This record gives sequence, structure tokens and C-alpha cells, in this order.
Amino acid sequence: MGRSNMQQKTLIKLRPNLTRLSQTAPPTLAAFAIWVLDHYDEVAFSSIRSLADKANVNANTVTRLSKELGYDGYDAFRADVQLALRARTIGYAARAEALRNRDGGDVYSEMIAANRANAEAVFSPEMLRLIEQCVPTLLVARRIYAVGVRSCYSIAHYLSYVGGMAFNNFVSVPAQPGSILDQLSRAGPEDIVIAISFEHYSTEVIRATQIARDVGARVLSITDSHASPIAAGAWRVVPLPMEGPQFMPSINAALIVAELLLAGMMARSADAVANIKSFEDRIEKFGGYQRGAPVSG
Amino acid sequence: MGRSNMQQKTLIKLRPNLTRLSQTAPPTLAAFAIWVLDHYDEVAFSSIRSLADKANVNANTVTRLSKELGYDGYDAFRADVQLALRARTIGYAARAEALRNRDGGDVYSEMIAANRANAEAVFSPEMLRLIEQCVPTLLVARRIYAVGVRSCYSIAHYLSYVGGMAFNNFVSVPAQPGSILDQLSRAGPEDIVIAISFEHYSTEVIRATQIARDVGARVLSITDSHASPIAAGAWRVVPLPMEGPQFMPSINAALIVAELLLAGMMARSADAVANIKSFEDRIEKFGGYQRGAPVSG
DNA sequence: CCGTTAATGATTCATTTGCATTATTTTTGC
DNA sequence: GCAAAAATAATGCAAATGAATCATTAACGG
Repeated sequence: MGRSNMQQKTLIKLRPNLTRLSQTAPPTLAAFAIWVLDHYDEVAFSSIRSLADKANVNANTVTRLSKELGYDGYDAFRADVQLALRARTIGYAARAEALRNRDGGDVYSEMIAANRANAEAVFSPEMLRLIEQCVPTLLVARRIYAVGVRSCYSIAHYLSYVGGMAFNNFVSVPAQPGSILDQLSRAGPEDIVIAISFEHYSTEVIRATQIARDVGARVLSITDSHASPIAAGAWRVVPLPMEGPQFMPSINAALIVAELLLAGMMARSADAVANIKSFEDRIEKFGGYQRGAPVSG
Repeated sequence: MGRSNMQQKTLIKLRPNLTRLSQTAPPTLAAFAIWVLDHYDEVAFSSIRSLADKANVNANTVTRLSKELGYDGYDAFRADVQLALRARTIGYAARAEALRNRDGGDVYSEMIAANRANAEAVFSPEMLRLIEQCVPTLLVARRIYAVGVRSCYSIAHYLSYVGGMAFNNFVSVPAQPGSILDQLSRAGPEDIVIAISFEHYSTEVIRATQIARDVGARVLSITDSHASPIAAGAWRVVPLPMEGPQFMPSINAALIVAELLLAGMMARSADAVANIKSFEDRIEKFGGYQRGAPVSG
């Protein structure tokens, strides 16, 4: 207990120490300290030499940094970083235990791994940048059409329903599939069409992107590949992984993107929250909502 | 892209493979496979010998397991596990960098943290057990009704659409809100009603659970609390966190539960995959699908 | 009972590892 | 401009690592 506490203390000090070195230490060492700050976890998995290679410094620089940080040597330094990584893993063991020897445990663990991979892909810096780039345009668009059918209908519906609560440029998705195309034919260059489809790509959504192109509307494609038929000629393409058990690709990444887009828009809009509030008031007034039972505490 | 995709695939398959080995492999190897399942991250940080020491097996067993898993040797195995660990860490630094000094960066990082927390809650052993308990009953149910309105309509739609592809007891959700109650009045004790609603709880879904109770159907409530009005008298309650930015609760956890339920059902059903196949064939026949452009490689 | 085979363990060997030592370059004070 | 000092790079070495090979043990059929 005492020992782990002490180690945690050193862990907490690690980043500040590195930052300090990046300012006070000699050039090469300082540069390497910065590199370590940006590639923290490489330390956990690399030897002195391989780390030196990756950072383009001499192997000795690695050893000297370790000592400069107060460690006996590189081994001690690395052990500390590994400890930090392990801390994030706690709980995985318990789940593994729970899953083992259970019918269908494979499926669940596959889903968990897939979900994590999908989510991390969406949360990559590039993807976030891409999503952020879309936000300002969506905010000023005259109309936003969300188009998705079959299993992707849920995403389209979520987008336009929640979007419609906060913004007045979201067009609500029609119940009858055919009307999507009717609706789109009235779109124009100031409108955005958010098209959502994954393999197998549905004809209706492909057709929707074609119409969008014809009327000059910009297409934001949420799909599984740049080679997707709905990515052709699109204004923006958000390519997503759909990992899942063999028989069931996951649309989870798509929902996360939808939520990120909406959150990004709301964060930049002054009225969004007020709009939601009045939207909910309206529904409550007409009896659409009901308060839950009072919760103790 | 190709390479990272491939690695991702192998990563996702890693745990199932270990589970398989823990059942089919010779005793020592099987025992070690189980140990690895429970001490997943030790692999990332240990050498053959140190891992063997920790697991109390011969060093050779470690090498054998690696090969049995399809790797060239221990190095390849460890690299894969490290990749999995990195996936969880990756970007903590890069992402922080990307988010910093960016408009709305807070929102994105909040979403990321929230999403992770929500997903982890669903993946907790207790929650997985709960979900798994529902599966057998759902498989033999006469009819399964998925009920959700407003933002939760997307979840209900996803459940019944994808469920309907693989199983014939899923009832497709009606477009008009009113018809939900009409439909439900025809339900009976052999039916399951999956009710999805979060605060503010929608009157229609609450009413649906009441009708379900009246006709003797069992209710599986996907909601945010045991105190939820749709949890009262429910057969099973799946309480979910909906963490998100203040103004926008996330329904991501609900989608994950939906996917887990479906995956769990499919894994236990012999015809499910065949049903999906024939379903897709049917749609393709009528021109609902279109092939994507050929992908290079 | 034996002999065959699969499973496990021990030994060996070329590499790689971390670290100390030595050599070289760069910086600094005058 | 140059010597002293500091910083950086190169070298050497004992200990470790990963993987191949060989030896032992257990399981099973005839």
C-alpha cells in the first residue's frame, strides 16, 4: 500500500518533470523530453535502443533522461510508465473472468473489442478534425436533410429528431421511404444532405446523393469507405469502421459521429439550448412527457 | 489502411481464440490460456521468461501458445497485445493536443470521456450477465415488440429492423406513434415488450408498459434508472448511464445494449445467419442494394 | 506388458538488452 | 582564439531475451 502510493506520487510528478526538462535541459535532452511527452506510451513498450531509434536520438540520451528524472536507470523509468498504463486496464481482468466459461462469451467479448476499436477510430484526431470542419457549415446551412434507410434509418432519424429540437434547419425524416427523394428534389445549393449508408449500400441513399449533386446541395457522407458509392462527389466523407461479429456489423460508430456533430453544433450555438428547452416545454404541455418517481437522496 | 484493418481484425479475434484454446488445448496450455485471459496486459510488458514465471509455467509454454494463436512467435503475439493496449491509450496525448486550443474542444473531450464511461458501464460483468439472461427468453418469445419514441425511436427501429432480418418474432415498429398502442393490445403472455425511454420519460412508452402488464406480456425496460416509470413491474430492467455534455444525454449505451442483445440471440440461433442472408438476397433482388466500387488490394 | 505418440520440460545459442566506460563534439568563460 | 567544461556519441560487456533443439514424462491402444 505504502509502496504503491509512493509510486503513484512519482507517476504524478513524471509529466511536470518532463516539462521542466524540456525547458531547462540541454537541447538534445530537451527535445527528447518533449518527444517523450508526446509519445508517452512508446516508453512502456520499447527498449532503450528502439526508443532511441524512434525518437532519433542516441541511445545514451535515453539513459541520461531516465537518470535526470531521478530513476536509477531506464528500467525503473519504463516500469513507472508501464504502471501508469496498467492503471487504465484495471477492471478488464474482472470482465474477462466474468465472460469466460459462459455461453456466447465469445460474442460478447468480440462485441466489446469491436466497439472499442470503432469508438477509438472515431475519436482519432483526424476524425475529430473532420467532424469539426463540418460543424460551421451545418450551422449556417439553410436546410439539413438526414438520409438513411433500413438499419441506417435509425441514425438518420436520431440526427434529424435531436437536431430538430435544437435547430430549425433540420428537416424531419419522412416516414415513407419514397418521400425522401421528393423532399430532396426541393433542396438547393445552400442545403446539406447527410447521407448514411454502409455495405450493402442501399439504392435509395445512393439515389439521394445523386439528386443532391444535381440540385447543387453538398453531401456529407457517413459510410464505410471512400470507395463507397455515396462517397463519390461528396462534400465531406466520414469513413467509419463497422467491426463486429461476422454476422453483424455495428452502426455504433455512426451514432457516435451523429452525436458528435450535434454536440459540436450545439456548443457553438447560443440558442440551441434554449430551443431544446422550449421544445421540451411544448411536449410536456401536451402531455408527451411524464415525470419519473422521486428518487431518494 | 489495409494493414491496420487486418491487425484490428486479429485483435478482435484474439480473445475468442484464447477462449477456444482454454477449452480444446492440452491442460497446461489451456490453463495458461486462461491465465492470459485474466492477465491480458502482463503479456504486453513481459518477456517470455518473466511471463512464464508470473504464470508459473514453463517458458516454452509461452512460445507454444503464441504459435498456437497463429503468430510467428512470442514477439508477434506481444506486439498485438501492445497494440490493443495502445488503442486504449493512443491519442490520449495526440487527442489532447488536437483538442487543445480549438473551439469547442471541451465538448469533444467531454463526449469522448462520456462515451467511454457509458460503454464501460454496459460492458461491466453484471450488465453482461443481465443481457445474457434476456437472450434465451427473447429467442423463444412468440413476438417481440420494440417500443420507443422521439430520440429513442431510433433504438427501437434498429432493434426491430435488424432483429426482423434474423428472426421472425420481431414485430416491425409502426410509423405512426398511435399505432404502437393498437399493436400492443394484441400482445399476450408469450410476448416480450422491449421498452426504451429515458428522462424525460415519454407518455407513450409508459402507456405501452402498462398495456403490456395488462395483457400479461413481459417488459424488458431499457432506461436510465430502476426508479424509471417504465421500470415498474418490468420483467427485466437494464439501467443505463446517459452521460454526455449537459445539454445532450447520449443514447449510445442503449444502442450498444441493442446490438449486444441481437448478437447474443444470433450467436445462439442456427438459422439467424441464413435468415439474414435470404433477407438480403430478397432486397438485392428487388434492387434495394447496390454493389460498391471495387476496392484496390 | 510394451511401444507409440502427444505433451511438457530442460538445454543451448545467436541476439539483444541495459549500463558503464571511453571518445568526440559542442558550448562556455576569459 | 582557446582551453575548460559540459553535452553528446560510440564502444564494450555481462546479463537477458527469443527461438530452436533435445530430453523427459504421461496417455493410450494393442
